[in-house]
Amino acid sequence: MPDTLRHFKAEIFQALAHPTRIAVLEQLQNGELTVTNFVEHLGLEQANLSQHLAVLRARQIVVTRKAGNQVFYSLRDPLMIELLDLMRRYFHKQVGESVALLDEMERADRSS
Amino acid sequence: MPDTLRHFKAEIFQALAHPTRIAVLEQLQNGELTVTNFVEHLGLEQANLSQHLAVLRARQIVVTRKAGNQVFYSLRDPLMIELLDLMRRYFHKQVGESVALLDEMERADRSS
DNA sequence: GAGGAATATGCGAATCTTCGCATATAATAA
DNA sequence: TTATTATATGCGAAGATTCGCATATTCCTC
Repeated sequence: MPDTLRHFKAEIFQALAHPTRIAVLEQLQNGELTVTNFVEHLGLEQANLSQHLAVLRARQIVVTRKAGNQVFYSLRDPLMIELLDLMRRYFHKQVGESVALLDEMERADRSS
Repeated sequence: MPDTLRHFKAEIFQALAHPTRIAVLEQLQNGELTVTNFVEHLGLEQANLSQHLAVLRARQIVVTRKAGNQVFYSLRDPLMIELLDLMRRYFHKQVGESVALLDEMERADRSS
């Protein structure tokens, strides 16, 4: 695969690589929201949120719809939901494995 | 969701957010490889590759097996393959949509 | 049009990432 | 033991990201 393509993919992953932006995307799974909604739910500075939204916009992960005073954000592609879902599964599996490992170590420790 | 969990997910995405590391993971989909293999396939400095591999190791995305002189790398979890695959699909869809949009703009342009 | 609400942008400081280069470690071969 | 091959690590410079704070911009209401 040419490096340009990998570069594109890396940029998407990069856009997802921040807790705040993950929170934003998770909120968006249930439908569109305004910036104020995000601020209320996440308890962050409005300007900071706007900066994170700008990152997601630049990569076209979210799209906006302007209604009067407000801007509604939504996910551009439902595949993004699948991606987040897969990451959730990955996360749970990893945590599960770590716990199992700790259990095992403890058992070994007790029996020594 | 607590922020700690999002932080963990963000770290995984972060680890994927570099063309070289994506290339490494794509190579690993077919089985384990040594550092020298990567260097040959990707044409990069060995030290640089080792640094990228260290990032993937730190997040436990890859695991290693030492055999004499060499170190074999492999993916820890097959879910990672699914994740990359989903990103491939996402990528193709985005590119497709962009091309469609350009076509449309061109058509509109001609007819004006 | 003046004031207020919702959102975006500019800037500088602090922090993180990436690279190249030099060097360390570890296993093997001679 | 010395040399060689395979891999990892340390360091510093260049660049990117993130945050808080100040300030724009845009739309609405009076």
